[in-house]
Amino acid sequence: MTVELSPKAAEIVAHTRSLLVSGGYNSFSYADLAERVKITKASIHHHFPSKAVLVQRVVALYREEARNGLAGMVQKINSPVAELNAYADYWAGCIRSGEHPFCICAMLATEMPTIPDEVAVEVRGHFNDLNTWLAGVLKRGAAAGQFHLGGTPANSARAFMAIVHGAMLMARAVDDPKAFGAIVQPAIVKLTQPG
Amino acid sequence: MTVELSPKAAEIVAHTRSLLVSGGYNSFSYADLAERVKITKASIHHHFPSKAVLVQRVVALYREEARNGLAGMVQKINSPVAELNAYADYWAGCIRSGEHPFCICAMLATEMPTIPDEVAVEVRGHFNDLNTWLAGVLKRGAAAGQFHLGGTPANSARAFMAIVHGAMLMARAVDDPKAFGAIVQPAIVKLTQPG
DNA sequence: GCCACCCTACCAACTAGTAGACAACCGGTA
DNA sequence: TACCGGTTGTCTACTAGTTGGTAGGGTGGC
Repeated sequence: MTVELSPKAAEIVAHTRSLLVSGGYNSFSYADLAERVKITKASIHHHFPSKAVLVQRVVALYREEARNGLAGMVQKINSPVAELNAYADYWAGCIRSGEHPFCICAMLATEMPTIPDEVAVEVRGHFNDLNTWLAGVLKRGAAAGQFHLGGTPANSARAFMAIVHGAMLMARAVDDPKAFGAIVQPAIVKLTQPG
Repeated sequence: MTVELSPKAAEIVAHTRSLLVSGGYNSFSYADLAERVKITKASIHHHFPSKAVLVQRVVALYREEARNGLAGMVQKINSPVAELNAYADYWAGCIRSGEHPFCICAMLATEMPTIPDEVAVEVRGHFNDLNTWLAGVLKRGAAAGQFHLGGTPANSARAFMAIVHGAMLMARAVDDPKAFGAIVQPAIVKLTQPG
């Protein structure tokens, strides 16, 4: 399915990802990347012909990882409430550790009007993937009596995504990792209560 | 209180604001600005010595406008639920019209690790202002029996801010202005229901 | 021999920012 | 009325450094 990355290419991708987390598409250059990977700019161009292609590849790999991670989670846990909690805990951990405290697709979505088309397509794709996954979890949960949704699973999934991304933003804005859990945890509890 | 802006300076500020809305701090240059205002780069430097100062001023003015707008709203409406709805409707209108479909402080908050300190301070200030205002509205509403909050007014205010910003992001990511209202409206309704 | 990988050297365009001259307008003064 | 200095706003011309990207040649391993 996926074309394997050479070790150096993987290193470039990893650094691109963390630069995207910290400031989005327009915040970093090939020179920043070169310095981190300890390689020249020209060598990066050898692996990825342009910045747009590089970021598109990074997001595509991110999406694949996310899809696999989420699917694996469902398989391992198999309880909608627990799955939703595991998803929230995953991000809470990322934010607490400070390593990857933001979703790169959320970063890129804010910049949407200014990023290359090929990247924008990939970002929209991720939002779709996540929406589909969440809607599935909520639907199963509702059928099992664990959740009491106000509207369709798809709409509830959108609302939940908004809370998660808004909570990420809040944690970053007020520089307090605990803010994320303080917002998302009650939101999950509310989904389990009859309304 | 505030130093008045000359007409040209005001024009520069307005264009900066819309450039910030579309892609954040790192997405535009003095050259972009110059082209829009139909003036040379040097003339912009005459009005604002540096990009950091310019954006800091823009955000400071934005904050002032927001504070005045929110305070005026409370005075005119004087009903917590209606105030919250008016706030949501304000943004729904901005997003629907497409003129300023994003809060510049939310944009800048995502870029937090990469923006100048003086700007970051102002952004954090706005989040504080908004949190304080929302907490006030929610507190009055709870006292009047209009709202039933899960936790403290300050925490509920944070959660509501997260939903609003997350909904903005969602509307931009899926390119659907209706997504904003579809997420925020039910959230307000939920605040009015006993839980 | 070829392929993955790296390099130096270069490019045109763009970045934020500076120096300094010029013009239009202002209220005040002779 | 006529000149004055100051303020405000504009310009051309320039800087040093950065941007994404290219050309082309070298090196090491299979």
